[in-house]
Amino acid sequence: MIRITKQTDYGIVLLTHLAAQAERHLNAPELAAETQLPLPMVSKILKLLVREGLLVSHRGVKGGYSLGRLPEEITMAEIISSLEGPIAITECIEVSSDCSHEQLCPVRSNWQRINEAVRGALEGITLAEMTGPLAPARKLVTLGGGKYAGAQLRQN
Amino acid sequence: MIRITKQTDYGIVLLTHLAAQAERHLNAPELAAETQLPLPMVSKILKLLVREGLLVSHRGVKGGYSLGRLPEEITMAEIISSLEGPIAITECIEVSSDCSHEQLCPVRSNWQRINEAVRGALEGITLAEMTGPLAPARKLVTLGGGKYAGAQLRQN
DNA sequence: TGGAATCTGGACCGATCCAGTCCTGTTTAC
DNA sequence: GTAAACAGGACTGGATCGGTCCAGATTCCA
Repeated sequence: MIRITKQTDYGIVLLTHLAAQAERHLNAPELAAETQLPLPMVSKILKLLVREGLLVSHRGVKGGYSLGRLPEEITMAEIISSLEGPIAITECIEVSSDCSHEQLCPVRSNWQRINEAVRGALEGITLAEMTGPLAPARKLVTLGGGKYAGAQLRQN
Repeated sequence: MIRITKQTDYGIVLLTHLAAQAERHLNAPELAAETQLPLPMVSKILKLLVREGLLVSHRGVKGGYSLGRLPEEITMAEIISSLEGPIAITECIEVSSDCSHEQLCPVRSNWQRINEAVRGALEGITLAEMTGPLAPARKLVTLGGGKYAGAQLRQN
């Protein structure tokens, strides 16, 4: 359903949580407790985010994590592509072009347009905006498992 | 990676193929041969598309499939949501709201914005456009498995 | 009227990927 | 030197996806 993984979902929650209180720097157990996500997952995701440069880690006894940049400078596109690779709807990814049917494939150039639109949408939203106050919003349907996952479009 | 399944990928190819020669109506073996996709998969996908109203089936000896509507009236959003459910990036789908942390989740309203942008992009492209001539386009990387999958953005 | 060709609907299976856990090692504060 | 915390893996169970197969219903045509 064109969806992100839970890992990314959680990652966004963690980043949002950190962005909302940028003065503190939190360690993994604290973040897990405050976001009510499982600690091992939180730990795993934080490591990934450090490796991608979105977070900075502080080792040692009073260690923890803080944002690598200002929330205004981090886009959703960046977060998502950090946690699950380049943003693209389809799977044409292997360079080996044994796609012997390219000439039959009238889809490519238009897919590119779609991919760009998606990417554009994600680049247009910063982490800072995600911490902003909620639209009062009607009661939103949510997934049991993915505690924090975003709102879903139900039309059609 | 925010991607569609191969089923949808194939489905788009099949629909595009049918749209490109709307005068004929093709049966499953013909479509499989002409698109070089495995027959059982083709058959399976065609059934789904009929059920969703995108295709019309003609049973019996000279049966086959043809488009249920004009290619100009079928959008990518429709095709994708037919084959894999509602278009949404995240998984908040269950109505059971045991998502006990809604108040901690500052993500929802913004996710909605993202979902809408994605959907908008997909609604803006019709099947008719997908049959149009290719931009001459540079050599595009493709996936071994997904013969037809679209172009991918490689930046970042 | 009967047989062949085709769609219909569903069950089924193996492979892959995801979510989540766990363990060992390294770094730092005190 | 010890404890607290991050780093970097390997590992596992389960869900989903890609793909196959089969029995039945429908229609054409001889």
